[in-house]
Amino acid sequence: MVLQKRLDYGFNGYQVPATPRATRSARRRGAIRKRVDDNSMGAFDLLATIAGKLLLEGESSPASSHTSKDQCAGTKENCLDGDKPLKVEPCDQGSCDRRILVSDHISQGPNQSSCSKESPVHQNESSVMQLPIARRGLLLICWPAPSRIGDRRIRKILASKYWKVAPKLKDDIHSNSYRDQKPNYHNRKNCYKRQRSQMNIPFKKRKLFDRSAVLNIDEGISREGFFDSRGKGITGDASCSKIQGAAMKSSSLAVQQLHSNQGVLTLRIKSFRVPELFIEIPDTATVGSLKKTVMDAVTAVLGGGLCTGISQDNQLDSLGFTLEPNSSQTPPPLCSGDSPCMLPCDVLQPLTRYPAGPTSEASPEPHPASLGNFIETPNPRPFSVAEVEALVQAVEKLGTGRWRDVKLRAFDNAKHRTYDKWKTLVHTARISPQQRRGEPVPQELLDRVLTAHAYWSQQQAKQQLKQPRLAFSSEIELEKGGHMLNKKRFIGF
DNA sequence: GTTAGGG
DNA sequence: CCCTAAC
Repeated sequence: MVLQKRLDYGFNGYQVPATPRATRSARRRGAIRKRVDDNSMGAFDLLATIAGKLLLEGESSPASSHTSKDQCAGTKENCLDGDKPLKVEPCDQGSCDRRILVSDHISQGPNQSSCSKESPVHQNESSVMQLPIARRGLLLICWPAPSRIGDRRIRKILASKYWKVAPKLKDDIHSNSYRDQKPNYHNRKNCYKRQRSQMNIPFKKRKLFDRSAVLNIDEGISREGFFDSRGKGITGDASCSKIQGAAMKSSSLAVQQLHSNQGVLTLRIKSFRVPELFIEIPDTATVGSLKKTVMDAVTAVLGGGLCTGISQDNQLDSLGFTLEPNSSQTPPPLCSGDSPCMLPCDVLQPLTRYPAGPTSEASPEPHPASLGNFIETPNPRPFSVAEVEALVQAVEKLGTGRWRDVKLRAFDNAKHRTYDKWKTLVHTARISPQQRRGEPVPQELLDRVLTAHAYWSQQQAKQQLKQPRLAFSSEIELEKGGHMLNKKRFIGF
């Protein structure tokens, strides 16, 4: 079993234009040297570019061409060097492009393993390679001083309605039209898909402040930075070499926490069969530490037994994580634990398999990755098996009393989805197979529908008996048990 | 405003 | 899908 999912956001088409006002403002501060246009790259392209560069370098340079120690057995993807720092520095040479400074410990000696966790004894000039940015460049993200980012300010930024589309797609970018865009899920999704299919340019939410910008992309992923026309770092200040981004749900408390951690790049990994992960990468991170961070997060989620590799798939602009079970270990089942049918109905057990990891406190609710995968499917057929699967999983996890969350989780165009879908599904599951029409739904799914429906109905009834005033608040008990994150933790700040 | 159920 | 009750 191979689990692979790219860091979808930011790679492969996310481009980051700046608002005209923000660009002008940054220019005045000398932060922007080149005009921001639609060729800019997203924050996540940074790592992708670095990864691609590292990989290219590894391929072209015999001294750097090596096999990672912790490369996944059985995978053909290239693994990045473990000790190569992801540090990005501006290039001081006048005419050259921005460069990625990569400490190449391997070049110090052929016997040193790239994935060794040991730091080089001596790190001198020769241990640093300057990799020119040939094709797509990279972005450099600057941050204001920590003291200048306050919760209040962040809150204000996140509450702003500065939605815009890329200039090429929207001629009225200089107008205030983007302010009128509703940042709702449906809008964002549709626009994202449309633009991605046409121009590879998604919806962005952006507001600049100080020397940084907050981009709210898609489902509330926020990144900060300036970008020039080729995605290269555009800040001349070397002190801006710190990389930081933030990934979180909109209106999430995690936003504050993530933003308050200066000097880290926080990534949200949309994974397949793996819940969303929040990866914090300090500006001194190495590829190895990145891999380890991902590995730790995934291990915490899946219970271990996985090997993480970073793959490139022969693309400069993509960085993927490949997860495989260790040969000596059998990976835990990925699906069975999700189903409430596995649970005794009188014992409330965690419906989420995702234990509170070190990053979970700063994370929104764990996300069934298969649903996230489904969300990416363009124009899913109404009520297809895949959709039913997503719906069932969402209900199993959240319960029938939280339809709003369920549909947001399960459906792409969630705005227009109603409770009727689940209702019809329950009805379909109850009637005989001969009476069913339309696309056949696997009996296994229908069984899960009935089980989940029965389970959550029972839970709901229990709650109503226990606490009549707290009807429909089944999540309260769940939260008491620490099994499920209460949405209220993340909203309303 | 959301959920759930009936029609 | 619409309507309505309950929350």
